Amino acid sequence: MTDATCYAVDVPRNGKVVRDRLRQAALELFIEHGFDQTTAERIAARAGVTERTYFRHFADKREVLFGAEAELRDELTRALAAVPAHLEPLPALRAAFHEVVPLVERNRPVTELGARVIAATPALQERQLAKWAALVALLTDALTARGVDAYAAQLCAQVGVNVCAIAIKRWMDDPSAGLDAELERAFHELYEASTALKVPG
Amino acid sequence: MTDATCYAVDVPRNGKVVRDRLRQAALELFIEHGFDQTTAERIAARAGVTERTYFRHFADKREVLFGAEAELRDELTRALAAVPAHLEPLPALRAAFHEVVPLVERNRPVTELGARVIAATPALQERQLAKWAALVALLTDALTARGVDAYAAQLCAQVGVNVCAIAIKRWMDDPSAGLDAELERAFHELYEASTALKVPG
DNA sequence: CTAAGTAGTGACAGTCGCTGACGATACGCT
DNA sequence: AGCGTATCGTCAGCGACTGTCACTACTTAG
Repeated sequence: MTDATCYAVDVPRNGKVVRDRLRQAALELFIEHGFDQTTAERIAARAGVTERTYFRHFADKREVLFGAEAELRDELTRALAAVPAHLEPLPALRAAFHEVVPLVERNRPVTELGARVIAATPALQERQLAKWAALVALLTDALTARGVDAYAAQLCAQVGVNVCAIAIKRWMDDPSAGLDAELERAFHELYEASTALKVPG
Repeated sequence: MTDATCYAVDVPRNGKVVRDRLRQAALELFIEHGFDQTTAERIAARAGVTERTYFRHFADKREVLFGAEAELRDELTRALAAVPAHLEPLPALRAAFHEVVPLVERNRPVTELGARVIAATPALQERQLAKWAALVALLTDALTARGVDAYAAQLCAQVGVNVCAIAIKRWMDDPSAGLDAELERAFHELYEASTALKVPG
């Protein structure tokens, strides 16, 4: 025996649709009331599902804000694989980053809202750092596969991602110059700053 | 009316002592059963206090593993302030890192155990990334105070900390070469990799 | 078109991280 | 000895997250 409200008939039982509804609901509530003041139950309610379903679609409360990362990850690996093999690691990464600029710029409207929530929530900043770190691990493997020494690959992936992260941050604060220009600027700054290391103490 | 066990008489009511006992208890239990399988209540019990006291001393369950960071932070800012003002940002950071090497090497016995737990726990890795990020913010301010352009300061602090982190990671895996050598090696690799950026696009 | 398999969901109970409030105890100072 | 402050125990409670089971919708084979 079940209630009439137990199993709604008008909510399409489709995983992807529910995920998108949850993402939308979470973003709205986070912007409206803040991350900490928003319970998972409320998000689920706005999306028309129960809290239990929320945690079936997202590993935890934070994960709902990091959906675009997967797409960018795939695109970036593809772009790096397409880069001419003779390029050095850092130039190769620079080229790969430039390849995914359109994707990032296209997602800006959504990303911008999420970035605002993240900037106001330490717990979410931690998760974002973890996402960047995962990207570093991925690019480290990709560079190693290109024949780069394992040690250099890790360092270049780390530094490259950080340069990219800084470029994106600047572009988020002021998009007028464009992400391509911010990337070039950041890589150029890296080069300039590194030349000062020439004379080894 | 209270139990005889309510307020123990043999446990000294001293903040610092209790903190150290909690740190020790947590480290032991984390190594023995893993982070996720260890409740805050069990840690507190082993330290002879209640769960509530645990959260009075540490903001959350993870924080108990990151006690040495504060000391390193202070030492590092002091070291950077002592670096000759004419040095470029990256060389200045390199010099400052070398200054705190003894402190890091001295803490290795404790750090090593903690690192093993962190390496096995994603949630703790996130926190560690946050600690590094906090260090980046600190060094960014310090570099800015030295007269470095705000944009370059952020990039150099970010890159410098990452180079340092990689050096420490390598030194953790194999301490035979020494942390000083690993630092030199990492900075040299950064220089080498960055020279490939010379010809822009 | 029925039957079986699969994916998605609701409901319920429970653990654990974490917090607020209040009273009780130990410690340092006078 | 008396007093103020720091620290602790106890209790109640919220919210994140999980395991389990029953139920429903969609798909595929026969």
